[in-house]
Amino acid sequence: MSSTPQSTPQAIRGTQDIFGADAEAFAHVVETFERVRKLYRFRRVEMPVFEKTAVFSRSLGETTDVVSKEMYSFEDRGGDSLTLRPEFTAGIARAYLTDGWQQYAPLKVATHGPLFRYERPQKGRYRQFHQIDAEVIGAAEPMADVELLVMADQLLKELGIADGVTLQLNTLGDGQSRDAWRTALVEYFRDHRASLSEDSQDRLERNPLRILDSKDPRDKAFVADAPRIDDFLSGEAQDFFGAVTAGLNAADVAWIRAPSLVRGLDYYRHTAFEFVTDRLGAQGTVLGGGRYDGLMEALGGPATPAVGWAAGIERLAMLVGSVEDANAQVIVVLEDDAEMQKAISAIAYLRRKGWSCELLATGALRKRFDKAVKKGADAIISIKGFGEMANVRSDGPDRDSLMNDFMEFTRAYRGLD
RNA sequence: GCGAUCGUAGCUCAGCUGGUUAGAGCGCCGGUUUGUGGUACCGGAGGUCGUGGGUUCGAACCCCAUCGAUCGCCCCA
Repeated sequence: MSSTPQSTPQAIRGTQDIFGADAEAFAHVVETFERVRKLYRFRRVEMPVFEKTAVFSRSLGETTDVVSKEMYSFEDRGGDSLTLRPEFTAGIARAYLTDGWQQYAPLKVATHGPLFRYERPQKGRYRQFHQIDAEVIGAAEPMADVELLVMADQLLKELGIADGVTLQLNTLGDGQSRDAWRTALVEYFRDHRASLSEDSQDRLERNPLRILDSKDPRDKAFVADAPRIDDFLSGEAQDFFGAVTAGLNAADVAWIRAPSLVRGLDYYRHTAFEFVTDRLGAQGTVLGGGRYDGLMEALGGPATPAVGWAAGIERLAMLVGSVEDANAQVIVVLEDDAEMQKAISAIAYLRRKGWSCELLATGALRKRFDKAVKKGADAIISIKGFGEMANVRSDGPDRDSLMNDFMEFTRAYRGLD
């Protein structure tokens, strides 16, 4: 937009001002999440929006781009490096260690709020975005993975968006399995190095697992025949994954195996999953997570198994579609400005009785009723002058109880006169 | 960081191959009609055509730059 002479400061790139139907959809997602999370007995936590940079940099390892370029980091007045949280997990893990939450293990927690990543905005990606998040800390059993996945599945179903969405599931195995697989992948791709895309040749050094979900057709040809994790899984890892899939089947949650689904960070073990849609352009992941048994040690704590997921509220809201603002139950129209006090008294009374209520008292007298009709309301009460009290028009099912309440009001109002 | 597309009233947009005082719908404000009513009509306010430069007798329209938006690549915790 323009910068006028008296230029208004612009919003920060990648932030959003959410309003109207979008804001209603956003709230709907959060409300649904809150309801479902209670069904699964996850406890609510509220976390700081910023932490010492080390909380994130140590949990992420030295993943070059992510830490150096994609975090909102700054120095506070004391010279400490702080970072706006780019994810929930690291902060929750930190709190688990610093706040003695180990006494509650296994701990099931859920939260939601804003996160910050310094990225170029595009569809479904913002610099300040919002997620819902669920974590189970201190549970090594596959049952924990299953419970999280069943909860995610129920959430998507209750949001009414499960149709276009599929659960892609993979295992990264335990530490040894993962390392062996990784080594095999590097060897395999190194043999085809010259045929890979430039990006993937680069990835071969930095983050070889990522070659598996490259979008470049040159890479895809080789991905199909790449070594599969299944050939490297230990017996225990196989059993673990088997228990997860058996649990999903028992809970009647549909899933498909996605052998190329990976996590870039080293602390991920075993289960990795994403709920994916093809309805959001390039940003198809709607909810994702996995088991991060290695994270707590990276933060200096005792080895602690944990698993969790997070989902972008904006993306979920886009799938939900527009949720229009609900109509007022009652609109009170003032058709004689001399009766302003009566109108104010009326809406105050009705609101205390629990009616959602709006007052129309500005603009041309004759157009106020029409405006009320246009706005839409279950009932319209016009306040008139000349001793006439009011006129109520309602077709709604609540007509009788509204009439009762309004009659009570008029009696009380006359009593005050 | 890279690429593509786009940028005209509060909102959605029109403006033909550059040609005189830049338009519509919605919204807002006021009036007429109706007169217990989701009607119709009239009028008004509101734009240095994102910004800066250039080409031209003349630019919203062409060129360059810049800012912003959208979508994609990289990255994706």
